[in-house]
Amino acid sequence: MYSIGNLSRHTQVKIPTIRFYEDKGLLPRPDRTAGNQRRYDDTALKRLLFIRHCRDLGLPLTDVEGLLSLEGASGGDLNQAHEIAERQLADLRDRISRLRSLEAELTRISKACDGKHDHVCAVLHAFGDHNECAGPHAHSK
Amino acid sequence: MYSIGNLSRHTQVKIPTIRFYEDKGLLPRPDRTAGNQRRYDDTALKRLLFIRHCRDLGLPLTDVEGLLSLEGASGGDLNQAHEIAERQLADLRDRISRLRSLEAELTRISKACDGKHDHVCAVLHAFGDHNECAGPHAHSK
DNA sequence: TGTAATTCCTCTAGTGACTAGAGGTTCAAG
DNA sequence: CTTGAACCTCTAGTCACTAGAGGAATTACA
Ligand SMILES: [Zn+2]
Ligand SMILES: [Zn+2]
Ligand SMILES: [Zn+2]
Ligand SMILES: [Zn+2]
Repeated sequence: MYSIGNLSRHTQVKIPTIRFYEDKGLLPRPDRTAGNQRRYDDTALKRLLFIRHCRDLGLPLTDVEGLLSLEGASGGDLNQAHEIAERQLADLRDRISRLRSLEAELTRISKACDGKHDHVCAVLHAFGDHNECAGPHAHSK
Repeated sequence: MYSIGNLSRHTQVKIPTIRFYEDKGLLPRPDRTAGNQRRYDDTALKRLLFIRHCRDLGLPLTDVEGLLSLEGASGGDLNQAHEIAERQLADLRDRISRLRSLEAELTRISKACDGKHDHVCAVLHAFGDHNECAGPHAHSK
């Protein structure tokens, strides 16, 4: 049996986060001591490690919830796991391509100024002026 | 003079967001009509476009604020604009490299399952097990 | 001038995924 | 049995907005 602090140390998930997951229903309410403190078993440990790894992979909690509900499922239901993986991958690729075009734009902006700063700074100007940009950009995360 | 709706149309910034920027001090409080409605001039329009472009480039509002305070500055103070640009660029590159390693990992996970789903799904399993992963990952945004 | 449609006002609360802190209780070691 | 660490609940704060309620002002048209 693990106290919440021990569980935290084993999983690298911070204590308030563990309680937050419990509130959200991602972790079942654990047993308590006579003094009302939480005690976890290995099942809870595994479940929390699962959540943590999904989060590290960038999945939102709603998807983590979906995957957790698939534990013990079989047959076609398991295709939902594939869907989640592919959706996340597509999202990731989209984000990467947007971030790369932002990188190009910011590189240009960074180099724009000669550093003399007599009256103006070309970097400052470029930050405000989209006309100098190569293409559109919507950052979104 | 623009009403808030007109300003919104000219800048593609949503009305509640304009009011939010005013609350945050990024936009000065505009004049009001006798009936208490906001009226903006071209200076406000330009300032809002500046903010919007910075946001599109991914700058947090604190940096936008810093850049706005540099308008009209000269000399060494303008180096702060360069610092902001380079910090943002470094942050961007860091994010891209982390997202790319995530992409590799998710690609592997996606391909892990043969789709038979007799009893288990290898995708679902891979989501929970970091031992199969090539390296560490901390997603963070 | 009347009236109806549109736009505007303030205020509160919600998003996602936590994090920080206050004020108090329980546990474990010596 | 005492001390100090770890635990409890609850509230509020983070970032950058977004949505909605309930009401007032403006604009367009007849
Ligand atoms: Zn410069
Ligand atoms: Zn641009
Ligand atoms: Zn599968
Ligand atoms: Zn992993």
